[in-house]
Amino acid sequence: MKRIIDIITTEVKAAFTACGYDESFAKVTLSNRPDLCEYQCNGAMAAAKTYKTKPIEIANAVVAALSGNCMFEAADAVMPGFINLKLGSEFLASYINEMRTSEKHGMEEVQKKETVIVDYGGANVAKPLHVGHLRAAVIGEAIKRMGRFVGHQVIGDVHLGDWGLQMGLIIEELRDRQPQLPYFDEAFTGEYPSEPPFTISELEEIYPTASAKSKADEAFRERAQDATLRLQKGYAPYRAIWQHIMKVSVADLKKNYSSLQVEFDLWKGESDAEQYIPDMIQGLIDKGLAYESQGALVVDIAEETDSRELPPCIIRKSDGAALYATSDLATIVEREQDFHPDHYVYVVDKRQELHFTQVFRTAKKAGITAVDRRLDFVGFGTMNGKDGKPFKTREGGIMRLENLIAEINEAAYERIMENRTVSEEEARETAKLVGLAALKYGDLSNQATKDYVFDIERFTSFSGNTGPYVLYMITRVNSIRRKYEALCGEQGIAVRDNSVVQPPASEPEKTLMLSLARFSEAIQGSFEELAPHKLCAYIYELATALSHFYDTIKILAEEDKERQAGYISLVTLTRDVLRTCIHVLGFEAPERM
RNA sequence: GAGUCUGUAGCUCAGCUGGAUAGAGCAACGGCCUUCUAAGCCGUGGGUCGGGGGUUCGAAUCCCUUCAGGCUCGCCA
Repeated sequence: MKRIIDIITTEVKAAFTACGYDESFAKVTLSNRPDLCEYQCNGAMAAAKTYKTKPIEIANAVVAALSGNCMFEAADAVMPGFINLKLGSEFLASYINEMRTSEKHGMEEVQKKETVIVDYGGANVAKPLHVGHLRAAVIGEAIKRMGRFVGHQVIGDVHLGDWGLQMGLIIEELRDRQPQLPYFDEAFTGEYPSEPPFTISELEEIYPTASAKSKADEAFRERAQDATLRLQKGYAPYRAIWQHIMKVSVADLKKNYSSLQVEFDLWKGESDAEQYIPDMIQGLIDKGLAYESQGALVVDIAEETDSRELPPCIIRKSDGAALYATSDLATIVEREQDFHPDHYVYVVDKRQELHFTQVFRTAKKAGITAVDRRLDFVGFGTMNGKDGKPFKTREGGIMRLENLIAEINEAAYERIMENRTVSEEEARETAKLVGLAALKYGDLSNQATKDYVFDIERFTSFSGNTGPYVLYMITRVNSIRRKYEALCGEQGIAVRDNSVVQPPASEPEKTLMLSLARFSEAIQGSFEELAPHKLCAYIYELATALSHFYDTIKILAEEDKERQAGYISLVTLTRDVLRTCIHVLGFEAPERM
């Protein structure tokens, strides 16, 4: 179904045209003065210059043309030339009823379905997820789900860091610890064991140890570099170790991401792009784009409009090795081949913006992607502690993601227990949902590009603009519905939860309906701008409108059964829209809390 | 040094493609539970939109300048 703003705009355009003014001035926006109106059009003031007429005269003429239109309860022209609109109750109720009976609450699918790759995650194999990975996962997952809900084909790729020096470090450290393993026996010809020679926790300990050793021990570092090179060349024993590392590590990563309700369609990594590198580099050379500079192979990406000269993109180090940009470019080659994406979205720390500018420009210059391909960099800021500095554990170390989740779940659990007496088991289960909502909403409600303060106490609070508050509103509707069903049972009347919503008879009702009616716009706008915080703002507005309605109108005490059933439909729709929204952001509500 | 982002209420943040009286939440204070979860709702106080210029009917929003802070600036990812 059409978006409500478009329906209104169509009417206002017709009025402008009827008065002899161009319809391009008939831009309708949500009112910024809710005390005066619900929607407004400022086009009369913009048109005044073109037509050399006083704005108020234009506004008066348009308002006159709108009079009698039953879509509006009121259309007023106000000095100096505002056109203030209030929607008719019947029209609004019919819009809400259409939403109730439509798929996806009436959101129209995009006309042009695009293939979108969302690259988020950026986890490294053999290293635990830490808070630095949180934002990518949370924001990326929300963008992926928004895109899907809007109607696109969206592919989420974790893009693992699985091919660097870290692999050589692990192999050499393993050799030092367990030299008897067949992988290190040059003469070994049998089949390598199917069981990995380490567990995930051993692996997570091996890597930092090896990393530290490589900094102090030059010989060890050289061995690791050599091992990395042999692995990349396909040396079978190392390849076998690498397989073990991947298997153990990916299983653990999946577990951790899954506890965040983050799911990837692709578990590709740098290693998968490896095979595309030689041809890609040769292509850059053949096109005359890549040249040697200070021993490295680089591509110029500077453009005349740049406010400063940007450094070239280095695609091969002077020692011949590939690096970050090489791998990212090769990944684009792979993705073009596999998916022909219309749109790429990279959700990465904002400090990497220059790198992605270089990669994007190189990709376009080299024809790896079309020149007009949409390549978006969604750079996110740092998660800070309450002191305004990057978030650390109390001891000052890097916080593991699973510890952070455990901590926030514990905080949610305590909140639940201080207010309600539910079973231990139920409180624990609920706390997981509440904790995740607190964590994700706390992150998503901030603008992605900005740094933000991570404050467990504030995020887990049930009041204010928080995840738990939104969940609470949802559970209150569940509660009403349970009580309503019980009431119908007592009174021996049929439960009606799919009745027609009546035209609003009070201000809280109308406010709630107006909020509901903006659902499509909210979710589409949020995806188009790749801005999940806008969807959060909408959710909070809708939840607040629901709360106000809840407080004012006592549904179960309503005598008029027709109206009562309409109320049930209205709050049920609100609950469902809220549930859809939070699902799209990547978390869920409990049945009760 | 160059580039870039940020600076809005005591705190955490919206608003920034120019529109009417700059909004929320938290904290503070004051109301509202014989009625659907008060984990809520309503109200009050609180702001030189970092400073200074400019553009125009109108600027938190656009331009210039300046101050403060963050980040980035060719072989790490």
